Amino acid sequence: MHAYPPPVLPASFYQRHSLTVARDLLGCRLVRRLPDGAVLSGRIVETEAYTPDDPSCHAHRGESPRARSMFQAGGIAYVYLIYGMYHCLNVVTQAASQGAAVLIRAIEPLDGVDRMADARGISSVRDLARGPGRLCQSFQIDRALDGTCITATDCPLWIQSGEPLPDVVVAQTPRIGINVSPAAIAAPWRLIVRENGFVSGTSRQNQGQSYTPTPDWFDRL
DNA sequence: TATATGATCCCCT
DNA sequence: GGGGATCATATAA
Repeated sequence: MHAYPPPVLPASFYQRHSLTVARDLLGCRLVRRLPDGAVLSGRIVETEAYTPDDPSCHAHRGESPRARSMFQAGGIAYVYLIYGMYHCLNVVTQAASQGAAVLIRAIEPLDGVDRMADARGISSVRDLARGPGRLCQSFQIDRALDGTCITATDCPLWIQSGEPLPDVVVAQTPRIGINVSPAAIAAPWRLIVRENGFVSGTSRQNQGQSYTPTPDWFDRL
């Protein structure tokens, strides 16, 4: 049982440690209003946490034109282009000037499935948003949304709270595509909903440990 | 200015 | 499970 309509996650939700935000975003609903008014949404099933002391974090080497949004206070979007062809959606976390974010890697499509399929040029619902590049293509997210507010329903993008997920449903694994330092490679900062078919990665990559919110997470890097 | 690389995806085998 | 597409960005010279 939860309040209806589900509350939009406020800035205070994002202005916490990236790992905590990444964990709590699972099960929440990502909502996108397109320029023509159409609404898309999906349940977040996969996230990754990035913090400034992590060498794989885009903010690690200080502020840059690409990652400047990460240095704003939590509660806005950070969108960047990767491999010259795909976009990735992050939510900025923690306090201003820190440089932290959570990458949203996959959602389970809910509203606007047909529009997502049109944008992707495919029909398989499972493949619409299984991976960060696919998600952005389905939701029509690009650099135009970088730095935009995500804490109100008059924003182009926002997130609504969902049914809280118990820890047993959440697994933690190493992040995908990280190749900088042994510590960054090993850090289990990718969070997924267990046995959810809309999570990206191979079955091997999804063999994670049970989620254990121990304090030593915060000192892994 | 020049070069290497990447928080990826898709198609091929 | 391996390689190509494709280019903004970072870093070096």
